[in-house]
Amino acid sequence: MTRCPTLTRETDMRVLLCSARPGPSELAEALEREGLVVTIAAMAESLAAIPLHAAQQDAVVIELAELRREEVLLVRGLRSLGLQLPLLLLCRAATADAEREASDAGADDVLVRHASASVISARLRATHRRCAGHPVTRVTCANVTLEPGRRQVFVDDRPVRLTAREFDVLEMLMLRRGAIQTKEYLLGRLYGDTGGRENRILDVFICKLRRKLAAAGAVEIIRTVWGYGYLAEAPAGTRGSPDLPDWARPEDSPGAFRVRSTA
DNA sequence: GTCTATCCAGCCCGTCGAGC
DNA sequence: GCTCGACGGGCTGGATAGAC
Repeated sequence: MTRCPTLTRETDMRVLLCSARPGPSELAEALEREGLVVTIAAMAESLAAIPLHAAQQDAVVIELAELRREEVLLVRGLRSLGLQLPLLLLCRAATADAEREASDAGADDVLVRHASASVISARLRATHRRCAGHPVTRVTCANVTLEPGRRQVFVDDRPVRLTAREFDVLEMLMLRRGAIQTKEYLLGRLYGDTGGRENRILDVFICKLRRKLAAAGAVEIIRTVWGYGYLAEAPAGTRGSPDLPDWARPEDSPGAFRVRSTA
């Protein structure tokens, strides 16, 4: 049974590396040595396939020989296909105009010339932080408070004892309060992939979480969204989080989307 | 009626401490 | 240092409830 690390350490960042050259590359190996989890996708595949590969990733890196109009159009195309992840272009040569156009088209960062793997990983993490929000020390939802750094959960300031997996699930939900987390996304973040794994294991953890939180006197904050997944939100009339205002919530993060009011 | 979520029971495995 | 047993956590199977 393989145990995958949880998502709470920044070094666990997952990166989809798209390169013209298929197969393992020196760059991929170097990035992995920097603590990134690298998935390689060949650019020869159709454009539409890239957002699909990116479903369980934290960022996308496109390795190019040269940044030209063609590549700018590629970036624009990826964004129009719904790719919302941080996107970094890595190229050996680019004009200032091409860099500006790429940024306008949706690239979050452009690295020219031979940047080292450590620089690339640092820029990736910085870009990811900008997109996902800087780490918070406390997240509150109704009367439930979660401290990611100390990996502790409190209900009305009383500590609640959770297992590692239970904490991971709750953390993922609370860090994106109000946004539905699909089961596939949650399982992907917990186990690295969802290949063949039963969704039921997630249900079990949700069930245990609900029971423990309820036993501790917590308000029901975990909601099931039929056919999609789960979300954490404070029921009407309860307090939300003073630490993370609505405008700062990472609603466009991968695997998450806001609940649309049907009223 | 069908599909999905929830929950219970139990098994497997890893960890830890006691005893030798 | 090694072995063994207790314990806890992770996971699965199956039954049931509930939403669509």
